[in-house]
Amino acid sequence: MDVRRLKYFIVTAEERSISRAAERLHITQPPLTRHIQSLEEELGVLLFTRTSWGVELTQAGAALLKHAHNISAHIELATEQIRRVATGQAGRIDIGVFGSAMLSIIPKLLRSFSATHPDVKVVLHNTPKERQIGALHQGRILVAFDRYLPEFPNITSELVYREPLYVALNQSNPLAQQTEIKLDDLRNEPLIDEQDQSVFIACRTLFKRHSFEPIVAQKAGDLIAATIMVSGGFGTALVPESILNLQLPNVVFRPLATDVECLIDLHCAYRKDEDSRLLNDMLDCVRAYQRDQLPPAAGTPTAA
Amino acid sequence: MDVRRLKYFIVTAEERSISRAAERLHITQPPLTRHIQSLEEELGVLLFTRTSWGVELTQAGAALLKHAHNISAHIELATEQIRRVATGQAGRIDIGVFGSAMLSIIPKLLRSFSATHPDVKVVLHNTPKERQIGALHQGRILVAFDRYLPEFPNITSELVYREPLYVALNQSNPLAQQTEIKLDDLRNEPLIDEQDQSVFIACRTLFKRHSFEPIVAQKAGDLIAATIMVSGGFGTALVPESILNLQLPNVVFRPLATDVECLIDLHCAYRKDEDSRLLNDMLDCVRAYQRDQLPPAAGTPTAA
DNA sequence: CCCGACCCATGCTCTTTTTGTATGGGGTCG
DNA sequence: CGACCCCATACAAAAAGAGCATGGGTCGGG
Repeated sequence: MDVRRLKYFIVTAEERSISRAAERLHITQPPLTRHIQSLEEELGVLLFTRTSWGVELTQAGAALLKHAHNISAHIELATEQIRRVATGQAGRIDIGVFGSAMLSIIPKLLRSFSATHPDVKVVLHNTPKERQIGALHQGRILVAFDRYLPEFPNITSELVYREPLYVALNQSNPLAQQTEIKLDDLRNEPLIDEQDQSVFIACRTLFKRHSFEPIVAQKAGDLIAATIMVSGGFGTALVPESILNLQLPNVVFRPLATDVECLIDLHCAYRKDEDSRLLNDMLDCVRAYQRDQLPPAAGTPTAA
Repeated sequence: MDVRRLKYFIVTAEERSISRAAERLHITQPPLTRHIQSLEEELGVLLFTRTSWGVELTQAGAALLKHAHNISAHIELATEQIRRVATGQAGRIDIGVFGSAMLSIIPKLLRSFSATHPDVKVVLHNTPKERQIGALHQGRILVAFDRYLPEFPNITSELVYREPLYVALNQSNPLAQQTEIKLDDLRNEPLIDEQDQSVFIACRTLFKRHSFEPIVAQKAGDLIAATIMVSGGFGTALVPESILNLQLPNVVFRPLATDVECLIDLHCAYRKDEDSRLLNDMLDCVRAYQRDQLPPAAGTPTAA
């Protein structure tokens, strides 16, 4: 059954006349007559009784009319929704994040994205970095937020956010008495590294300049885990400012005082060949955030 | 949007391959490719991403797939119901009745009709005889049940039921003491006639034979109204047996003893040119009723 | 590294469907 | 009784659909 025929039928039923309906439909009367005939033939049912002044619905025709309105509305609703999905006004966006990145500006970013895309379901996937790259390639996620990102084929990334470093100390550590920590203070301090070494990579220039050789006491899966280990007394950790959102027992945070600026980055990564509307909208969000928030965030940290 | 295209799309989405889908659809691959293309063009939306091993749904395509199943099911449901309406298995039947005819076998008849047509809504219209004829002509009712029916153009009728006559007497009437009433007993009795004179017409042979001239004291709209007037003491009425179903205060019913059989008929009337399935089914019901009930009813009345 | 297998897209032709024009039969109204 | 309006049909032109042949691309195996 053709939906166009259904519409022809609806108009004919409304006009109670094939000629008038044809006029309204901007076709001539004979084709419409045959459309009605073939619809009747297809259903094996007489839809109209032909009178001298026009046509009149049979009971079966009246039954079809009821359904026809619903079906037609159903289809229009569907096409509308599909268009919305295609233009990124509705649907779903899958985002990869990992560990401390989540504590960073992601919540704010997603909130501003959701504000302009109320019908898009946002799905966060908390996955290690390497698997995010795979997921990006396979299209299981559209964009990934990570700190340090090496080069991958067909993947590009842009800087979202930079934040200063803090030292996470166990309360019992004598250094906790200081208001800020210098790199030299950490020379004999057992440090907790994490899997991706985002911090150490970010600090490599600083470390080199000071000939600083970190004493790695423990390895943690991510920076949140590292901070939990600090809480447990396993050592000290260098963490980005956003970790300060964590409230853990026996952990104090002190700014890392450095002679050269040392910031840790957050990037977002996506496939070069992906140009879906949803991705572009998300990147627009990120860039708007960069414009609005990056300069002050880099200069004067807002969190305490 | 053509529903055939929707089915093509569904199969393609299921097979994740245009070639395989084409095979399943018993067409070759190029036409299917173009169907998908024109569907995409019509919606202004990319439905599949083409890969080296086949095709994969986009988000918009997935959205369409969900709706497509519903729409397709909706249409099949509708066609099924329309066919049921057309074959008289569902829909609605409008029936005209008037006054005492309703008290007759109509309830039984409708019950047996409903038993075989559970999805047909039965609508009873209580309308005077003349308006029933108009309603029949206009198709507002499909069949009418009436007692005496003169000839009308394009209308035919058949006998449904015959029943004996009773005399409805007010309790205070001396004749109420008799177990049965003879026609001669009514010679000086004020009688209540009704609009259509169904009873007087049914009795005209009997009246003539006995040179009986009824004394018409009152006129009532129908036989039920006549019986109510008997209850009010306005006179005596000749009524068909089915009126005995009425329980009215101060009214007693006595059989009318006659030397020749005198029965009053119930007919059903319908348009000669109407041959809808519903009408024929209803007539089948009536005829089955005639076969089963008419002989005993005519010979030995069952009601007391 | 190339070759065959498989995928989708496209150009071309033939068939089927759909459309418009012209016309006819039947009913209604002045 | 003739003008008028309705629906149905015949016929030709236009459009859409289906199949065949073919091309570009990717993936695996020799």
